Amino acid sequence: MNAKLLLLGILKQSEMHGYQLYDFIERNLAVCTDLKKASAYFLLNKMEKEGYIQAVEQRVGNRPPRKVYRLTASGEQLFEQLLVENLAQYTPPVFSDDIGIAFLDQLPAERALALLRKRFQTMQLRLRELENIPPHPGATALLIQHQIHHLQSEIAWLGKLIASLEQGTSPARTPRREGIPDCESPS
Amino acid sequence: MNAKLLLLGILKQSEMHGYQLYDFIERNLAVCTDLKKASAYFLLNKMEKEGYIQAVEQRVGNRPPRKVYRLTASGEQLFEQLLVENLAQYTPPVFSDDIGIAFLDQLPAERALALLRKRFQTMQLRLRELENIPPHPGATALLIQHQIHHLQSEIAWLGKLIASLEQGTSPARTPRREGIPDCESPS
DNA sequence: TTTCGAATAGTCAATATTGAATAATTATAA
DNA sequence: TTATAATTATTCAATATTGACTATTCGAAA
Repeated sequence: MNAKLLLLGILKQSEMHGYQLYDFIERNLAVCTDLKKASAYFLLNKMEKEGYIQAVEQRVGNRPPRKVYRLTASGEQLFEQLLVENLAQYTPPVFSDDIGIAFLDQLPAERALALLRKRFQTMQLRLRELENIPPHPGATALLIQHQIHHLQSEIAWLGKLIASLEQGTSPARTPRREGIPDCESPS
Repeated sequence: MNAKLLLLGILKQSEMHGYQLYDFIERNLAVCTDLKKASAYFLLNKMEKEGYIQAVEQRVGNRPPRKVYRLTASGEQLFEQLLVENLAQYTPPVFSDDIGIAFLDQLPAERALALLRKRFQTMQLRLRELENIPPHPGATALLIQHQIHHLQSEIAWLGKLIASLEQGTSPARTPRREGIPDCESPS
């Protein structure tokens, strides 16, 4: 649903056609969505059928006609509803990179450490990239700041993990050995 | 691909049938994946076709037969490859909750603040929940700690945002007014 | 003025994901 | 004992997602 909120929110500020929307998201809002082009088109079609947006055909030169979308009244309503829901809620992220962490003990300690140090470097690199993004206007700056804040926190966490692995000791509060919990034998 | 890593990693530790796998993930590894039941079955079938795992039919009582999966040699190989890739890499998260933040200025300031305070409370609640999870064995504890670390960082960030909105001033380093960047008029 | 790469604009077949249904077995409480 | 709820186990139709392709126009270098 958040993708709908995104599209509606942008269209509310200014009407656009599909490619423009996609391009705008790519350039300014990539940090909060991974909507692909085809998905954007799919959702626009769907929301048009559902009556939240309406399209006007526009011809420029002798290019093929483009559909320029704008919000309808019920689209405005949906936008507000989705915005209110979004703001009040917290969605716990899924750290899929942690899947590897769960199987850390399947690799020789030195190998695992080397790989984690590489991850650490990748993160530092990205942090520098984010810090070097020229100041975006409006709320985008806020979103980038959020990414930076998060990344710093993640770097700190991974740093501690690496340090504790280097000590050969378990990381704080982790009892016993590494590895995922023992699996009960099949019933 | 991370879902494959997850399934292979668990199967490497002990052979299981589909439901067992799914149940195990739900109970212990929900913080690093959101794999649904049907997706788990789909992937198991696929990996069987691809030769990474092989199934043995098992009958218990007169229940319908179950397929118990185990890694093949090429499955072990794929597991290691995916693990190495995973550990060395960092995948920037997509904060879809930030979509709402980008449209904060579409709501009266007081309304927006009230909603963000609600989000803040939700996060505190979840933090307490995480802190009260009884100590899991093995690496799961580490993953939960990671969630806690992250959540604390997110709470701090949102706290600052709320404070700066309460001041009526722009949050640090955010220039000019709120809102997503101006959209160039269509070409 | 031709050509070649980039930008614009969109489509579609293939793939992936999931909510909901099915169905058997076992536990539980009435 | 006998409903009924919970657990075990899987399937499938409907939806959603995306990589790869098509096609036009524009800019600029040769």
